[in-house]
Amino acid sequence: MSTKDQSITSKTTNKADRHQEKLFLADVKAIIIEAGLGKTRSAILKKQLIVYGGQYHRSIQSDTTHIIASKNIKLARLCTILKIDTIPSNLIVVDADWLSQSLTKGQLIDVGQFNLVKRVQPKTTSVQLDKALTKDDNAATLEHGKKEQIKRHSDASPCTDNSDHNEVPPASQKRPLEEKKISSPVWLKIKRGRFSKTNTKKRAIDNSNIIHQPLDSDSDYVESDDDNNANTSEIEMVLSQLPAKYTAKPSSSWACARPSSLPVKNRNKHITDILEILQKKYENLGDQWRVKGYTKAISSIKNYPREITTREEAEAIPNIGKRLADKIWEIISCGHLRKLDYMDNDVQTALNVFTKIWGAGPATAHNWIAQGLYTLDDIRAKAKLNYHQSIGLKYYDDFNERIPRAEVVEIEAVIREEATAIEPGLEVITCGSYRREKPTCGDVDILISHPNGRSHQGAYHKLLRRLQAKDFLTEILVNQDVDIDHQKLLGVCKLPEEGRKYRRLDIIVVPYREWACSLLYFTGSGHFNRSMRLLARKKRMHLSEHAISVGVLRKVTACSVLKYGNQKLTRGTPVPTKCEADIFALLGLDYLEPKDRDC
DNA sequence: AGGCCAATACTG
DNA sequence: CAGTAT
DNA sequence: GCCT
Repeated sequence: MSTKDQSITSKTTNKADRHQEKLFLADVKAIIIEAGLGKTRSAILKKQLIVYGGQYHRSIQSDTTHIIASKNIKLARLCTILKIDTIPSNLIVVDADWLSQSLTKGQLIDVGQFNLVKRVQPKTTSVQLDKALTKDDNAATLEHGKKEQIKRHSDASPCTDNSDHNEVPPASQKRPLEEKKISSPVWLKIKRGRFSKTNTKKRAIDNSNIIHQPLDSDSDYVESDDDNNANTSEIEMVLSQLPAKYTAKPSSSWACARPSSLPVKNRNKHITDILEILQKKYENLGDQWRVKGYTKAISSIKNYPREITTREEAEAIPNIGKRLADKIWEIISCGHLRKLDYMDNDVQTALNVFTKIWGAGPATAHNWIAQGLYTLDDIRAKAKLNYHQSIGLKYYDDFNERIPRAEVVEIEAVIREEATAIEPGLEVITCGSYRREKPTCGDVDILISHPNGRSHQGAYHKLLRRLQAKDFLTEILVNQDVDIDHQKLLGVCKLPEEGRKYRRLDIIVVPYREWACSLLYFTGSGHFNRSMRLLARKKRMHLSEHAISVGVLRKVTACSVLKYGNQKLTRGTPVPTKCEADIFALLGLDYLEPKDRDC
């Protein structure tokens, strides 16, 4: 087989694996019967089905593979709903639990025991569907002991005769690996405790499956082999004081709980291009929340594995609601969005240009346009600029150009050299997208501290003076000197050689006790940080660039009794952290490498 | 209907 | 204070 | 914008 089709071919690199696991429902093209499942559940299943690469069909199509239904539904009812007399022999009617459990597990599980229509002979019109489940023990299997598991495994399900040919469409017989994984009992690997920081995705997934198990009796968890270090004992001590509900492992619906996925080829560029124009418009309007909505939607579409062809398909994608689905449908069917015609393109263009000036946002840009300014030359000639904006304009082209990693390395080297000359033990680390291993960066974020907890003091000002003295630091936009322990520079630097570009440089000095939280924060991504802070809040903790605290109480907002508002009542107790892994552990998350935080 | 991260500093 | 930025 |  050709090697180019990686999405199907089983590759063995970590990333390819992850990618593949993500789309483990790729061979499932299913109808979901709402009756008996309820609106909510069927909606969830539908969304999840699509998220993991499956296709949702509203009615039976030539390539439909599964009918997913409640185990209690009667065959007659099913046929009525589907407007057919018999179930076509190429279709598998399967209990919705099959999908649910596959989703929990992150991989396709054996369809056997969930098969609702045994295909002894094709037209068993009278078969009582639920009969298939008389065995009782189906849904509970995960909770039961291993012997039960093994037994079930060997004695196979009632319909073993045809189970292999009806479990997944012949289209792709090539997934022996799921079978493999299934047959090797998961619980053998369970042993390790909930804080084992597994590095391989595979183990992470296994763990996530296991987490439902009552973790009472497993007190014998082994102290995981060092890996990311962590003063595990201290962190666990803190955790042990917390109510169980706050120590549970967050689901993968949290962006901070799963590694950022490989970039997938965007098969819906015709859609995202237009949505991005709209998003830009709202950005220029300063409508941050709508922009956020678009961001999530566009990201979902870009990660969607197929070309979107129907409105329903679009609406089933997470973060796409009715209104975006309508827009998408218009794009699909007309190849065009009328709304765009109503936009004043000259204004939009000018706004886009102006807001790329560092220090100018939507409000400023609108002001300028109101004054009849439309081009950068207009701005240069007539606009009134504050200091930030004048620098932003002066280096407009340079600032809007990405910085190659190699150059970031050079810039970092300059700073490290000067810092080390001031105080040998200073730690100098470049965060931001550089640390997340992006090929290019928008700016350079450098974090500085000293392990002894005090020698960072005073270094900042000396460092600035030295960098200025060698004409490396050319402009200072913001010089934030909070206290003896905290300084921040937003500035501009340029390497000495002729022809080098001016680059945005941030330098942050923090006390070492804040090292972990600072590192986490300045590494980002922004979305990752938001997700993690929100999670912290849900767990009654509080995460900032300074510290993570437990036992934070917030005021309950008027209308949502169960949700926490953002007004703090008590500040909580900061937990000492020595590395990023400590923070992940406190939040019940598997550790993620910086490159996996790129969401 | 209201949340969607948090906290702070600078400019004018 | 509003606006911008990190 | 979307989601709860």
